[in-house]
Amino acid sequence: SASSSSSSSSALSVGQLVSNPQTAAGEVDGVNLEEIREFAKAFKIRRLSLGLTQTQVGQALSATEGPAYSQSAICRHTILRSHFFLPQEAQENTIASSLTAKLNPGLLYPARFEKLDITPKSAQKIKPVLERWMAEAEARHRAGMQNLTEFIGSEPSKKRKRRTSFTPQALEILNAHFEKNTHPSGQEMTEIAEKLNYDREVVRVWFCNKRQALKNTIKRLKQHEPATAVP
Amino acid sequence: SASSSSSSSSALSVGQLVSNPQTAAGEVDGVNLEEIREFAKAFKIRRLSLGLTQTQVGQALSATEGPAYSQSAICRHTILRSHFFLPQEAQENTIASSLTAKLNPGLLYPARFEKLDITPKSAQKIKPVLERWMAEAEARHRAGMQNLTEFIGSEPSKKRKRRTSFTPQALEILNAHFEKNTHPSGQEMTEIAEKLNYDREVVRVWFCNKRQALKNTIKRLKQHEPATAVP
DNA sequence: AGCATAAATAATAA
DNA sequence: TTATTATTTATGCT
Repeated sequence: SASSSSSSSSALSVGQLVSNPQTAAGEVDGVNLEEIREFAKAFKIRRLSLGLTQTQVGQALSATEGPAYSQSAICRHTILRSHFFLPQEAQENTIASSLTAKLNPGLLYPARFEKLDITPKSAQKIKPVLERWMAEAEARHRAGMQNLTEFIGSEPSKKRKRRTSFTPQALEILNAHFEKNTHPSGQEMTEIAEKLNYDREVVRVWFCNKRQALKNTIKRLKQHEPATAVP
Repeated sequence: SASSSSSSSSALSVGQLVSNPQTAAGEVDGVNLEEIREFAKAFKIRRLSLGLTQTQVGQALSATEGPAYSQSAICRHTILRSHFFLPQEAQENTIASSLTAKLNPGLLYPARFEKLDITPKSAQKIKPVLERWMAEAEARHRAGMQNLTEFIGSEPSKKRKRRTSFTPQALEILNAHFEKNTHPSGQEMTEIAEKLNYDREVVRVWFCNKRQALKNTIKRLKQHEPATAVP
C-alpha cells in the first residue's frame, strides 16, 4: 500500500472510476462504485427537487436515525459527512472528487459536494439509510410542504457565525500587535477590538489562529531545512 | 486533629456554622463567621452590581494591592483565591461549602463561589483589603464607567503562564510514573521534573490534572453501568 | 476549484 | 473552572 504507483494501490484513482475497464467497472472492496455513483447522483437530484440543503438533510438524519449516526456533536455540517465518509483514517482510499464533481457541477453546492471524500465501504453502509430517509421525505412532500417541513426539522439549530472579513487596515494593525506580542492580555485585546471596532471575540480568535499559523510556518520551515542551514 | 470525630476538632462543621447556638453564633479562632459570611454576601452583590467577574476583581486586586497578595504566579484565577484562601496547608480547617453555598445560590457564579473554601483567619485578614478596594471601585463607577474600566484594567498584571506543551516522550514517562503511583511525593516529583527538564511546578500540576482526568473517567464509567450488570 | 483563514470543537495546562 | 492549544470544519474569495 506504500507503493509509489498511483494506480496500483487500493486507493481509488480517476482511471479506476471513470475509464478503467479492467477492474470490473470500478469494483473496490467489494463495493460497486458505479452503483454508489449513480445513487449519489440520484440522491442529490432528489434532494434538490425537495429544495433541501445537505445541511438540512444531515440534521434531519441525525434526528431520525438517532445520534448513533452523528458520531459527535462537533458541527452539524459534519453529520452528513459522518454518514457518508470516514473522517480521518480514510484520507487515502477515498472516492476522489473526480467522482462527485461529475454529479451536477452546475447545481447548488458543487464545491461542498466535491469535498465530501467518501470511502466505498462507508458509502455502502449508509446507502440504505439515505434511501429510506429520502423516500419518506418525498412522501411527506407529496402530502404537502408543511408536512415535509415538519419532518425535516423543526429547529434550524445554531447557525455558524458569518465569517468576518477584516479590512486591510485592520489586518495591518492586528499584525503589528502580533509582531510585538503574540499573546496579548485580555485587556489589550479589548482595547484592540474597540479601536478596530470588531468584536472582542473575533479579535481573540484572530490571535489564536494567527499563533497557529505561525507555528505551522515554523514547523514547515524546520522540515525543509533539517540540520543544514539553507536560507 | 487526627480525631475521627468530625465535630470536635477545630475544623468547621456544618453544624457549627449553621445551627450550633452554643458557640456564640459561629465564633471560631476568634473570628466572627457570621460577619464574614455577611461580608462575602454583600461583596458579591456589590461586585455583580458593578458587572464585574471574580476574575476581574482578582486581577485588579493583584495590581492594586501588589503581588504580596497574589502569592504565586500560577494562575490569575487563583489570585482572588489566594487572598481569600490558603491554598494547601489549609485543606482542613476551612469554612466549608455549606457556608458559601448559602450566599447566593441563584446568582452568577454559585458553583465557583461555593467551592472557595476559606479559612476564618485568612478571611479576616483579607476582608479590609477587599472592603477598601470595593469602595474605591464603586466610587470610580459613580464617576463614570470609563473611570471604573481604567481602575480595573490598570496593568494587565501578571500574565497567565504560557501553556507548556509536553513532548510525547515526556508524556510517556509521566504516564508510566502515574500508572505506578498517582500521588508521587514531593521528592519524586522533583526527580521527575529534573529528569524531564520541566519545572517542578509544571510536573506537579500535571499530576493534579491527570488525577482529575482519571476521576472523571471513572465517574463516567460508573454512570453507564450502575452496579447491576446490564449488557 | 482551491486556497487562505475564520470559526468551531476537543483536549488539557493552569 | 478557565484559558490556551490542537485539530477540524467550512466559507469567502479568486
